[in-house]
Amino acid sequence: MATGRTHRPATRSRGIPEATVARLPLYLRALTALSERSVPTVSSEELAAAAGVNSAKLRKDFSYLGSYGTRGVGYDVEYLVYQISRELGLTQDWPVVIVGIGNLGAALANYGGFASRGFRVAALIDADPAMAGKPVAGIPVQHTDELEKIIQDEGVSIGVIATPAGAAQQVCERLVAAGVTSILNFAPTVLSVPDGVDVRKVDLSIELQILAFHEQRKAGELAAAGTVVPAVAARQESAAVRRGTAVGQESVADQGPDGDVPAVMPT
Amino acid sequence: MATGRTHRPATRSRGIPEATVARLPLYLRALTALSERSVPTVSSEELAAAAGVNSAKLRKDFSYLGSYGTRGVGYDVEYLVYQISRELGLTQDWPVVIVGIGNLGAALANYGGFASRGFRVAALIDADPAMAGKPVAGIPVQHTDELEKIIQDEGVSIGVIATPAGAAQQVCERLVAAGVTSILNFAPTVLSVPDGVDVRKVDLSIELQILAFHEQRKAGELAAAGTVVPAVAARQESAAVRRGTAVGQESVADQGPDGDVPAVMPT
DNA sequence: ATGTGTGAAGTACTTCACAGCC
DNA sequence: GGCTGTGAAGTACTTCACACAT
Repeated sequence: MATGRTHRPATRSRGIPEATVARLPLYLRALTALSERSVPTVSSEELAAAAGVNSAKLRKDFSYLGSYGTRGVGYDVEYLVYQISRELGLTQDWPVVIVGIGNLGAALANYGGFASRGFRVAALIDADPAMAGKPVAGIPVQHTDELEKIIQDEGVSIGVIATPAGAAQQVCERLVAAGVTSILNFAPTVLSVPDGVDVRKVDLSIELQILAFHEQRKAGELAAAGTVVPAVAARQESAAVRRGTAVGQESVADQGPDGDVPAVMPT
Repeated sequence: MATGRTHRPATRSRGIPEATVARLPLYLRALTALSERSVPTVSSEELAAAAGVNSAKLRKDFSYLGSYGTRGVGYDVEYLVYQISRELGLTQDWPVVIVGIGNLGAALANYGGFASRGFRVAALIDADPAMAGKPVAGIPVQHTDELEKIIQDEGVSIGVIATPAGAAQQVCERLVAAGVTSILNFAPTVLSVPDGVDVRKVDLSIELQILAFHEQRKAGELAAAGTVVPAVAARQESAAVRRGTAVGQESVADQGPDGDVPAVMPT
């Protein structure tokens, strides 16, 4: 089943746009920070600023969840935190496995943001027998042979792949065969998965290349404008000038949420 | 519009859609793999499959760059590699600094994909004096005090922030003041930057939360269909409780580096 | 024949702007 | 008066489908 169109039966409330879903964690982080400061209510304007989006978008986003605000007043912080958490599925515990405990995998294991918000590192898995038993971030690394057993025993449905590119597809297939239905892929490879499995990728080199594209364009524009900037000169502030240009837009204006106690990342 | 005289030849990099720019690195990677296998030409269908997109989208994307294909034949691999590289600005060298050499920063420094493709780690910077001089990935770490000097001396325009969230905004401001105009942010914080500065973020916990959202939805659908998936069954039990309206106590606390998670929330 | 390049149609997302409730 | 919630308008992106070059 599920082949072809995933029509949504227009069942009213259950059609949250993907773009909205992607922003909910941002709002949640901003709200959590407010909550920690014991701020009771917040307006769409304030919250939007904290989350780095505009207020109309935020209100529209929230409208997909329901009417959780009060006109003339704003949103109750605690209540919203709860509603968004629930919507995101964070009121339950999600055991996660990390496969590939190299530099990156170890860094991820140590990343505190992991442990927070309902995610729990259930196991670290690596193909190197020499790694087996060694603790990383306090968790003993297990050999790939155990992969299927671990996933079943722990009821893992989310897997993180931090292996070299060459191993990623194979690891992915084993994860999926064992029951994982969501994958976060750090390997620079396109993974192919069966229908019903979600994959999200995090790719450093792609991000850098996108930045390089815009960087190059800026250099071109400056040159065309007769400005001489060896990338080291003073900053320019032609804020008003680039208003109507479609060029770089403020595309990259979105951002990670705001303050919230970090995790670890030593140093 | 008969002739292409008065009109924009489209063959210019005049406003390539952001979504297209974000896919160019993907195409480039697939093309590079083909190039290494000495494949001379490729069709939109084949290349699209390798990049994980559909062929119409790929052709549309390429049409923004110009007409680099041959009807009835396909695209010349080497030629396309060059054109895309040029478009992305990868034919020049981009010195990059990484600020925050903790687990993640070190992992990034060691990441090979960095060195390839025109990016060069010009310096590693950390606030911890004890780190100074220590080599990571063969590059000696320098103290934050040197930040401005390094950026100017090396002509750095791209900075990577891998510090704890609390330090990110400040580091960002120093980078920008020193001349950096593109930032890749790994810290879980919204950075605010002046106009003209691009920021892209990579946020593990946001990605996980998005996956959790879809995962929860799948669980709901399966339950509704009466289906039972083996690996999911174990977790299902605890998941079943979710519908309760226990507002008071959420597991969505904040980050506890580990150990104690404030039970009484939020704050 | 075959596969690109692209208008046109379709879909998704954003922003506007204002009615309605506090 | 202030601020939410939302139709309507606007913009960005995707997919279709086919003319046209080789």
